[in-house]
Amino acid sequence: MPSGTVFSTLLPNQTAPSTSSQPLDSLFLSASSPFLGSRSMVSFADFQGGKRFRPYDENGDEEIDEYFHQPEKKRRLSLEQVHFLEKSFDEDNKLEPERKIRLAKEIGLQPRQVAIWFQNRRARWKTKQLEKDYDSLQASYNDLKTNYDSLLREKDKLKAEVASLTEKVFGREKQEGNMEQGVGSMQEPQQKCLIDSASEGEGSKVSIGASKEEDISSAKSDIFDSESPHYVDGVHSALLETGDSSYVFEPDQSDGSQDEEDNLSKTLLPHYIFPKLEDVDYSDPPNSSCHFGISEEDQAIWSWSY
DNA sequence: TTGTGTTTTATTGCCTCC
DNA sequence: GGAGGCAATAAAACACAA
Repeated sequence: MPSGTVFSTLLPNQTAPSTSSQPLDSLFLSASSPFLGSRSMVSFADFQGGKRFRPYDENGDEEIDEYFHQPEKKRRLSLEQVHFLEKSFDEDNKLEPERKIRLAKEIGLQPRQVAIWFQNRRARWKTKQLEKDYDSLQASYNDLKTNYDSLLREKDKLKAEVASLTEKVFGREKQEGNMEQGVGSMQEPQQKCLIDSASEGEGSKVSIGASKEEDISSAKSDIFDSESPHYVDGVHSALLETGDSSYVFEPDQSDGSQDEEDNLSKTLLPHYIFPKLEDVDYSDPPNSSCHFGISEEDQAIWSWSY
């Protein structure tokens, strides 16, 4: 309350009038409450019938005078009053006018004080609620982050596994190639082709035989698995059985027409492995810019695909 | 005892509802 | 326009360490 307001002084459980209009409040005054005598701030600037209302007059002038001449002080509510209000707040944190008056009577406060207490209490409750909400959101966030991190680790682990398996596949292919053809020089470009194709992702195609990455992976691992029973003396048993070289690389079934060769050249065959098809003399096995460094005798092996 | 941070009581101004 | 709620704030009371 700003100093200099209407007349005010101290008495237990009475308070300064509010500047807001609360007619019921100004009419209310309790002198018979069991809570009287607390440390609550008191003032009486209330008017009754045009005269300033002064409670406790019946208790004698001494007590009045004792408080009357003290400077205005803000007093806290007694423990009993607070407990009573807390209990009431737990039942309902809103305050209807009738309830406000009843509560005020019961604990010997101005209805205005009760209203203010409820208002401040609601504010405290709201703050606590916000803190709770924050904590709960924080916990949710931490959970999600933990999950995310573990998924990330799992993903990296799987990635590493894929890389190691890929490496293993090519390693076996190289080994098998050495044993099957005894020509180490042709393996490098071929492997390079496969690795590059694999690393280029979905858009890239494989040049020889298999047209898709998965074809290569599955076919190669089946065919070149040296631990497989189908592998006999470095030569796949299927080759021996069928005598069909096409089993391995599935050569194209075309009749070798120029159009099909062009398509093959443009869509399937990486240029760093094969020469431009129009530059190639198809009457002969590939022997120009890209034949994997194969010697002439070895080129015969590849002639089936041309 | 005193300085400082926190809590509590109360005021003010604005907004919404009837 | 009045009543009541709320956010922001003032100020007193209180707690506590140095």
